Amino acid sequence: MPELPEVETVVRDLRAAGIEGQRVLRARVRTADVIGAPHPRRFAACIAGCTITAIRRRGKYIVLALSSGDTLLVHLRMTGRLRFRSPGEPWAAHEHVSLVLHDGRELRYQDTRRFGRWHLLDDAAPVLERLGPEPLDAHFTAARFGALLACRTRQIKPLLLDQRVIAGLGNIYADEALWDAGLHPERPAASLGARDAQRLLRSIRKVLRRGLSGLGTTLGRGQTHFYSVAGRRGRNQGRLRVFRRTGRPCPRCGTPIARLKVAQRSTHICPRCQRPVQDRH
DNA sequence: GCCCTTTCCTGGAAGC
DNA sequence: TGCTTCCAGGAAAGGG
Repeated sequence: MPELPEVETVVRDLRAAGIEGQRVLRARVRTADVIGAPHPRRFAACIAGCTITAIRRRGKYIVLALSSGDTLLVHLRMTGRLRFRSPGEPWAAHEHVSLVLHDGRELRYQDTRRFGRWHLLDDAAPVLERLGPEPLDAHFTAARFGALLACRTRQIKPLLLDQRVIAGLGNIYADEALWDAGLHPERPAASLGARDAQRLLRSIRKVLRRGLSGLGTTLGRGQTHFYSVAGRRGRNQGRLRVFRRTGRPCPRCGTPIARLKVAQRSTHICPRCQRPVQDRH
């Protein structure tokens, strides 16, 4: 499940593999519905001959700037993966798009569940501007975060998963951050005080940086789990404190981790460290 | 505008 | 063992 640390790992891998400066000789689209815009034929026609001038991440989007002025947005959603293949290598299972590069490699997109989308846009700003602030951006202060929470009646966890509020968090890092901050996921956002907001932002940054340094989280094996461009598993799964650790002791107090549903999403908490309402007992 | 529910999709786990 | 059922997840659409 690629979230901010996993997408950033993919972007860094692609940059290290020399994607910037590569000219796309042609695009091959095997599964039309993976191309969100424009029509797959037009997509292939527009991208052919373009040079990839820069790659970056915004939220969970991979953002590729092209010499034509267009922007290619790739969202991996649940099971999307990018990898390099040798020229003309047959399609593997669940491979949907291929960019044939001028140095001979093919950048292939594989996505078992086909939730991911590619968008080729002349102006990506309307999509990217819908996203909330980057949690690791130094300009995003605790005061700004507190202000975002103060006017929301929603529960804090679904709010953290809302990309319009804050960009890049998914189920894993939201659970980890709430545990780290000692906050119950069902707390109404507006019930958090300034100090809670400050602590939560600090925890969000801590778990994201830990995920980044571990090159992402890979919870299982097989086609539905995260692998970087180099086909490498992440190492952060061994550092998770609550996510998918139901019944195992809380690293802080030893209480068994509980699993509950919050806004339809499986959620992992320590029932002792994360109380629904603040009490001092 | 905000919030909640539903939908998309398929491998793999769980249940019988 | 083999079959069926259900769950996992991010984001967008639709409804209140």
